[in-house]
Amino acid sequence: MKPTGAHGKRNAAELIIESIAEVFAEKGYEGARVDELAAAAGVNKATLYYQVGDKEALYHAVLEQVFRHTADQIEAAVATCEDCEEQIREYVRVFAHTAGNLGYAAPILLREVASGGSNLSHGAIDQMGRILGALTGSLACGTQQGRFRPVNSFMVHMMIIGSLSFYAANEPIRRRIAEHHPDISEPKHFLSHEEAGHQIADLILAAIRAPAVNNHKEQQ
Amino acid sequence: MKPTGAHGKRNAAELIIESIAEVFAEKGYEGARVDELAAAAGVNKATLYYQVGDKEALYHAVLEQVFRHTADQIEAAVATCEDCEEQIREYVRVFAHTAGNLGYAAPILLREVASGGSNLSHGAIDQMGRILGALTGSLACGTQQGRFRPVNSFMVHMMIIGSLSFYAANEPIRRRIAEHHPDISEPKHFLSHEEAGHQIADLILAAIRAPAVNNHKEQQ
Amino acid sequence: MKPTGAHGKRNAAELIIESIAEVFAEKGYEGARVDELAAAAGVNKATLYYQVGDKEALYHAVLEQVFRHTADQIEAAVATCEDCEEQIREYVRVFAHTAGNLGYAAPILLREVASGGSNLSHGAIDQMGRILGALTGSLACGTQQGRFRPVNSFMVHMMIIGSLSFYAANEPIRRRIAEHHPDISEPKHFLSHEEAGHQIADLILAAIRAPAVNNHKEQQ
Amino acid sequence: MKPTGAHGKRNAAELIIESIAEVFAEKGYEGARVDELAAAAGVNKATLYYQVGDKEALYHAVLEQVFRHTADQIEAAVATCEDCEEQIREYVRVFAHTAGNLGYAAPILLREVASGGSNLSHGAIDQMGRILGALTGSLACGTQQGRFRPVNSFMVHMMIIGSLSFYAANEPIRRRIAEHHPDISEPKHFLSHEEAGHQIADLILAAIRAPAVNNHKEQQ
DNA sequence: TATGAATGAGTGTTCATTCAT
DNA sequence: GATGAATGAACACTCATTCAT
Repeated sequence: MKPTGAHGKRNAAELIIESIAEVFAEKGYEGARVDELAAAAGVNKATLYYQVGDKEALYHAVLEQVFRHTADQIEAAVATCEDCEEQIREYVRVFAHTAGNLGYAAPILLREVASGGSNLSHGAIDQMGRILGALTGSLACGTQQGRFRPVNSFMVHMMIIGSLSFYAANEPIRRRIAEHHPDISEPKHFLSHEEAGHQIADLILAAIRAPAVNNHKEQQ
Repeated sequence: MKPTGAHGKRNAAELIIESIAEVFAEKGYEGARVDELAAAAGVNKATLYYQVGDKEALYHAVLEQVFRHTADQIEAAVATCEDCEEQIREYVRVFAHTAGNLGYAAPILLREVASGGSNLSHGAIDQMGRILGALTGSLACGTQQGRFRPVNSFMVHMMIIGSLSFYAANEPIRRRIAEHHPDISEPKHFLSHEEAGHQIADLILAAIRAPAVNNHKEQQ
Repeated sequence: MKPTGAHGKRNAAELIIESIAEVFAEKGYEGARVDELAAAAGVNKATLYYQVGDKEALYHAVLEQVFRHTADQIEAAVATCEDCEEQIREYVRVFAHTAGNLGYAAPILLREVASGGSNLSHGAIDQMGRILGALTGSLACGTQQGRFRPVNSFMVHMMIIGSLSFYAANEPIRRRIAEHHPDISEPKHFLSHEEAGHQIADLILAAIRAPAVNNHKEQQ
Repeated sequence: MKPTGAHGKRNAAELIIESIAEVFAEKGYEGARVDELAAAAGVNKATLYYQVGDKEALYHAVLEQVFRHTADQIEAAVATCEDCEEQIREYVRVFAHTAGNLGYAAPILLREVASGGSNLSHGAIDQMGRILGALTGSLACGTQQGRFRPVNSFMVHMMIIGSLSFYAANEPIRRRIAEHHPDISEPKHFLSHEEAGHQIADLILAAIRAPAVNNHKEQQ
């Protein structure tokens, strides 16, 4: 294991990966130019090849770093609480925070999904599995405790990361819609990432909470 | 008279737009090659320029057509029922169903969101506004009737189209996760688009329905 | 011989040639676009092919028409006077008038010279020969009469058509030089084509006139 | 250390400009192919873009270099003599001589004049101004000394560079005319550039010299 | 006779990649 | 370890030409 602690010394390659993530997020793999990546990293283009590898290697490294970071954060946060409902709130909170504040996580995820994950390395897939696993665990726990309806965990996962990624990434579009359709747009549609995460958590929990007493009929 | 296929008369430009949508969906704007587009349309590359315009014009035309089609379908479906809960089911159903279209609509939408809508023409923005407007209407109606909690309609919109787009687009990723993490993956995670839409509708309605009787109002 | 009298009926092909000459003059053969030519002629692009032929045929036709017109004018004008000095004045006058007022004659000639006459058909060469021949005749006559020094007629020809073509074609450049170098530029540098021709004729005649009486030593 | 040829150090860009001038001279801006330019420079096409810029930048660079070189030569030569008549002989001699350069300078100049100077950068215009300025100075000096008639300097300039450029550039055409019109063509029409310059200088001086004694002033 | 539509062959330009230094 | 320079392969786009109508 390399000594790359949370904020300790980082080698040249890691610094490069962090610097270029935003370019890939904004432009996508095909849209990003290696020249731009070099400029973003503040090094010569050839240095990227020397330190990391070709364009694909750079992208893979960014993907894995982004997903690993997110998975780390989520697992750590979920581990801090035992109540399954709290775990889900933490899950949503961390994902909203990452998607919103990391800035480049959401677009990268959206693009990868759009492309069918064609660029996802095994490593990146593993990280996505960890993220999904954390939620699956909490849901199973809550269902076992009778507090959640027996929902399709993958579907819930889709709702959480789908809505948060969309919300985080589409601020520019929201603004444009607001300009063109002021009738269906209100200021409250522009929430902080934290508040957005809070609302999504409320909606998700309302959706999956078992009914107070008698009837449970829905959802396979 | 030319044989103009099942759907009545279409001019050359329209036929081209329909043929190339899938290429843009799979590869994205930057990833698509004009040669591929021409091959997909079954015409010479120069014909694309003659009939529609440059690559950007082709992409804009695809975006507008996809969003217009989706908006048309949704508005028509929602108009068939008066019950607001039914309207939302229809909304979700159509959005999920347009998976024949969504086969390319979802990736296109995801990419546009990821890029901040940088390629969205006014026309396309208008269509997105129509889609959002249809949902906003149903939600407002339900809230007025006391059947829905006063939720943030934009957030609900995010949940619906975010989750459905993610689900529609990420089947390849799901398969790969299933391979690598059989523990958290189950066959029931692979649903038809119709069934997925049904489950999402259930979850959304559960999330927004007003509590049966003694209301403790949540959500700003 | 077709019935195409000076201003009588002209067939479609001739009308086209006249309409497109200016485009070739402004853009050159390579720079002109067949679309532009068609637009200038006010007909469909395919009509150019039907009526005249391909781009090269169009250009050849323009060249021959321009040179034939100039040669016709010069021969006619020179034939009106018998005095050799008057003939040269007429020669210069007509060439200045044509180059200046025909608008496209000078640029076309300059471009052809620059390209080494690579596009000159036999017909066009013949017309140039007629133009040169007219001058050669007048010079020989004047020399025989002892009124002109025995000059190199080709060189005199170069001076006449070179200076007049340059002057006619470079008005835009003169203006720009005048802007940037007002010190070496004066209003009198901008003369009408007629006045320019007059001055050139004076200079040419001063250059070739035999000295009044005694000394004749120069020029092989 | 690279072997940088006879003329001392030159950077890659300068070497490219020199190598490609002839191609632009022969084919013109529109007629030249970037592939040809690269081949003429002995480098890869992309290197042209890396070292200089696009086709237009290449052409501008050639124009400026050609005109600057000519202006340098002329100014230097004119500065070597004080007699105004000698200065004009030098002026003509250098302009004619730069036929090693003029081998491509003349066609380039002709094409620029034909196109109305549409490609002339400020820098190139400045060089043309220097060339014109040198002549204007000599003419003014001679007029002041009473040795030259008060002629229009711009017109004289037109005669010199017009006739020399025409003569230098139209050798191929002369040959073709000679083939088709042997009657008006003689071997003496084919002179070396030096001899041609000499004859033009004689003609020009004869044209502008003040009459020996009793002056009847012409020319505005 | 005239033309809208279509296209093969190019045309200028960009790009990811390599390599000598 | 780092980089300026160079490049083959591809790229979006254009053009002169043709042809069915």
